[in-house]
Amino acid sequence: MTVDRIFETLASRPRREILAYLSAQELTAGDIASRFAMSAPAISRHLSLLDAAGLVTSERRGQFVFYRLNKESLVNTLTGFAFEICPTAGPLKRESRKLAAKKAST
Amino acid sequence: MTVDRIFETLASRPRREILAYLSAQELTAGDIASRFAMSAPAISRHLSLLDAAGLVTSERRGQFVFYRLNKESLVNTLTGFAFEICPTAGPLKRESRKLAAKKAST
DNA sequence: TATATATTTAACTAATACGTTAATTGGTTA
DNA sequence: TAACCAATTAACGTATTAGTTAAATATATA
Repeated sequence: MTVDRIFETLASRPRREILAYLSAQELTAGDIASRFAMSAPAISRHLSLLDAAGLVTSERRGQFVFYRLNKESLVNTLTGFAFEICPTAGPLKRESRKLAAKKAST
Repeated sequence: MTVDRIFETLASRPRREILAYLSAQELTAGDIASRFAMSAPAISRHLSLLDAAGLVTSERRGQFVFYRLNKESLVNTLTGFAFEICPTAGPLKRESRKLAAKKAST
């Protein structure tokens, strides 16, 4: 099941960090690898898992492979699950969500 | 970091199912175990991981140990991360979230 | 006390995930 | 073609995870 795969994929700090980097702009595999201490093959593997989960898309342009975030898939899964668990809660307002992000990042 | 642990903990279908069961009401370890095909010790282990991640709380009452969902922790983490990745998107309206939940459950 | 029930802990096995380095593939350019 | 750069795949070691059964702990009750 795809939700299984998405949560499995999100259970990795480097992969979540990759998604955060991609939230601002598309990046090549090399761009991404240069932001981490680990080897390029390791990052390539992470990218391929993110791709398999549908969380990113990739496109080769010349020598380079550009990766882009698939926001819809990510947001659908997370909000969908949160709603399944917690159907009573209303949607968080912008400020509350910012706060949650802050809390969550510590 | 606690977000690490929470995502790690959510990367397990049985654990997510436990959370879904607990969303409706508190349940004993035995109640929960009876809903799964696996052994009671296995469920106990899942519960202890959920507890360690702060996603549930437990209370012994006589022979039984009751587990309750910690909604705040779950919702904060998921929305917080979604917002970090996707700060531009507005909060989903109730119907959209229902839809996302439906999509996410297939 | 003795016995039964609920739950957890211990010991163990099998499968999976993550990182490394070396080799390979795809594309560019001298 | 040769040399080079980007990225992926292959092969491999290590660590972690998820499940099993057996044993231990906690509480209730005859």
